Amino acid sequence: MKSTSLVWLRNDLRLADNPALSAATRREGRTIVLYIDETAIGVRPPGAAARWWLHNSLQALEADLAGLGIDFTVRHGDPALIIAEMVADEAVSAVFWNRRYAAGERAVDAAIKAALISSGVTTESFGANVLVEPWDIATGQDKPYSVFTPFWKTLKQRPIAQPLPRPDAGISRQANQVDDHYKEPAWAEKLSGHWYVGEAAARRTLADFLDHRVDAYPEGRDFPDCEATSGLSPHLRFGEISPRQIWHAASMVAQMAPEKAAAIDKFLSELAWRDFSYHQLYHRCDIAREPMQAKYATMSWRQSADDLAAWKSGQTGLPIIDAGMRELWETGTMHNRVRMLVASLLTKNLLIDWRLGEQWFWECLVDGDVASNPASWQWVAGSGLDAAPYFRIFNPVTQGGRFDAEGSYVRLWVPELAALPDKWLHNPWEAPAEVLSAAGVKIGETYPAPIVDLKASRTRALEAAAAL
DNA sequence: TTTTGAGTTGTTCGA
DNA sequence: GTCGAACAACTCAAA
Repeated sequence: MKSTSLVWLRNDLRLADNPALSAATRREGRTIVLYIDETAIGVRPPGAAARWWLHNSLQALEADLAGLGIDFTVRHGDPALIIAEMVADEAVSAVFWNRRYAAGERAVDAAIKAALISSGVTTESFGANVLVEPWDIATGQDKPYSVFTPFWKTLKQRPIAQPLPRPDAGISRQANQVDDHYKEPAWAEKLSGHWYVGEAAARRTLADFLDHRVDAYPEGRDFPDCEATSGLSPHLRFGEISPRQIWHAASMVAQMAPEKAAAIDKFLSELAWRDFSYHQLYHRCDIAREPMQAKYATMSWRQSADDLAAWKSGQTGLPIIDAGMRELWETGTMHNRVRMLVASLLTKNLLIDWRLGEQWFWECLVDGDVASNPASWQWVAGSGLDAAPYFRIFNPVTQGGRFDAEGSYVRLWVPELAALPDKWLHNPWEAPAEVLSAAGVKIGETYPAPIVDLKASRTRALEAAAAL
């Protein structure tokens, strides 16, 4: 029997720049690609919105692999058992994958690798999903960086590996098995109106961004009604595109068009934040559970199911907060600026544990990422690395005036306030009665009164942080 | 080993 | 309305 190579894909659902897939297709014999809907302990299952994305991404991948004549299988269960079974059934002689970085994930992978080696199966794992492997970058004292700027300066000096091309066609073709464990969530229809999923869409998004939008990125990225951000985050989340591909494509544009270089540098620094988060995930213990600054372990978070529910459902009475939370629910994403605002409101004004916000984002975001999501929540909450100083508490009214001055973002997502003039759009509870009635707004009826006093809660947050 | 400069994204207050 | 200072001190990273 000919030898068979098995590629286990996880968060690397692409053909190009996929070292595991390239390694398999270089070998003599058949290549099988496997995705496992994992039930392993220590591997965080995707949230509901991400699961929708995943399903569509797997379908796109299946079509792409079929074009190469490579068999693709999706299974559900314990990866150790499934891989052992496939190795036995398909006469697999080599197994390849690209690395992942959470402690639980590494434990699963290490155990599987050990079992494969002991049964004489070749295995190899590759770096493919970060720019620089976490163990390949350290401070002069050989410690992991905990401040972003020196991390970024060092990263920039590094040669980033050139992306690999798509592999050549395989040699066999069988009927692929689709993902039949997937159940369409109720919100699938609305999510599907907002996104194109898959490797081809990821490449188009990158090209469009670099061609048309990156110039406006440094200025425009803070304005939630501007389409100035790249839109790449869910593609990166599932590895439909690799950070190295982005790095080199962007660097090429910077070389050809020097006037774009500064904007591209800013964009790539944001990509480096993703690596910074992955390096935290690798070096620190469970960043979705444990505060990275130990003193935050003693923080006395408020318990309020009502406040949490109002925040989740976009009914806080604070327009830009509600706009963001409703955008999240409708589209599976939220503009970065607004993510900071809603996270600051939850963790500072409402003094609710960042983990609860992190979990809600994980459930609702199509780009909910095992590294970026917890690292960023900790950053806002103050317990993260290079975190916001405790006195940095966003005021949703001030921020609304600054970044949504004409109100188009709030009017889109909070239509019950659409008729209010700009002046009162971000603080309707302070508007004169005649302005409210002219706009058809009744605070407490058509739109909630604010669930928290911004000034008093700011003081409370400052005191709670100072007490640490 | 010690020193030094610096650190993603803010708000408020008072002059 | 505009502007600078205060909000704290700490830790990091490199010289």
